[in-house]
Amino acid sequence: MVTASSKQLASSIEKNKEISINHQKLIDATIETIAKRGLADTTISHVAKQAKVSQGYANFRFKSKENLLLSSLQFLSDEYKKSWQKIFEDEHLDPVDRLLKICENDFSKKIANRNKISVWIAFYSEVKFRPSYLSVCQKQDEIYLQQMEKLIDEINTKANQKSLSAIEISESYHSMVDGLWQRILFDPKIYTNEFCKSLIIKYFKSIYQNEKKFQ
Amino acid sequence: MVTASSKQLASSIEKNKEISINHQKLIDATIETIAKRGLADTTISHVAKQAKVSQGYANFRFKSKENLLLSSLQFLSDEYKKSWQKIFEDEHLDPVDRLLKICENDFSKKIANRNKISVWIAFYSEVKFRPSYLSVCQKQDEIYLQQMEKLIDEINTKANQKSLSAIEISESYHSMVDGLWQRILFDPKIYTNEFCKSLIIKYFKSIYQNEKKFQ
DNA sequence: CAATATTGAATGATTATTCAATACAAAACT
DNA sequence: AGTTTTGTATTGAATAATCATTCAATATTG
Repeated sequence: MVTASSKQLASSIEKNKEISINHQKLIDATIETIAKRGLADTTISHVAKQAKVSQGYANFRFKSKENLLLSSLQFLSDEYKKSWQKIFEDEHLDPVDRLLKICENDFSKKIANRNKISVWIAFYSEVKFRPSYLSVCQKQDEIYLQQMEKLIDEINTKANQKSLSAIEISESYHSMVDGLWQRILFDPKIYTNEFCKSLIIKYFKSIYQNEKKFQ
Repeated sequence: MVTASSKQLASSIEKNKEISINHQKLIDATIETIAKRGLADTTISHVAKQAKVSQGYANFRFKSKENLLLSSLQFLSDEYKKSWQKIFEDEHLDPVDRLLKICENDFSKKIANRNKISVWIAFYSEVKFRPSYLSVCQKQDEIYLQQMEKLIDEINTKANQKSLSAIEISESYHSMVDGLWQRILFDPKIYTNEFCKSLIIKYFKSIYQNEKKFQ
């Protein structure tokens, strides 16, 4: 009896594993396809071919194309969130070091590469017309900004910086990052990840002139 | 003879006027349609209805949908360019005043409104896949950045500001503008044009701390 | 009466979605 | 152990909808 039940369990896990492999395979294929062909030219058929499953299956698995796209956006969003959440929560690190790590993350090859940026921008461009996209993006932004504000506030206090509020600095940072990501897509030869990061660091340097870590 | 010829001329102008009215009507309708429904959902049929001409005519007039879209992007791009070109060339104005006018223009209701921003972002998102879009956007950006750099360089010299180069400041400004435009689209209640402009001005204030015009 | 502008219905291509048919694997039964 | 049964996973061809493009027919203008 025990054996039978554990066998069943094992088989069930195995099955779920298989299922989630296909699930992730399709999401990866969606991201790759959007990056390669653009959202406008991303069809179920292209995604299915990329994922090496049949067209019918891709649709069946996610119920609809819309749902597959949304799941892919959610995946990207979660991946990004995990990467910065870890940094914000690292209490061992000095606030300035945390900020530097956030910058590093925002322009790391894993996050700020042309494939992922083109997917982000593709979704951004549709946000106004698909409330479901907006809610995924907005929810993430809000938390990021909140944590960023808290962090900047700490730095402001320590550095006795009063001319710019924490909100102002985090909003400026955030919009600069968005703008630079766009630029990486347009002209990656000029806008290398290193260049973008250094631009941002110089922004902080001009605000916190006495902080040596920004030198 | 003179009369005949001038009549002919008048008629030809009249005709061109008619033609260009339809031309512009379709471009306006394209921009409105993209703003209202998104690029993905912009069909010749929607644009034609908006412009109050037949579907066949819209296509005939612009040879293809692609061409209509490109012409609309070109129109937006030209309109924007004219607005900043005038300011950059205004030699009577003090460099700092010119910079302030550029900011004002970049966040004026005519330029930074939700309709136009959503059209810009729609095209941006396809830039990687349509070389023709890229060339329109890139050409404009290059000149803007070049002029901006020249202007900032003047201000740097006058203010004896040396820690940030003119290139660095103009790149930062430019990407911040792009990022803020995006934000106006996402959350117009928080990101009002005034708020965005003041954020930018504060950026300049932190760089040129002795310049009273940024207060 | 030309000549030109404009229409709108027809065409063909593309694409999301459906679903009957098939492959596959695990379980039940000799 | 081998065979059959059962249930699930996956396929791929058929369907129906949408859309850009074409073009013969019609309207408009000079």
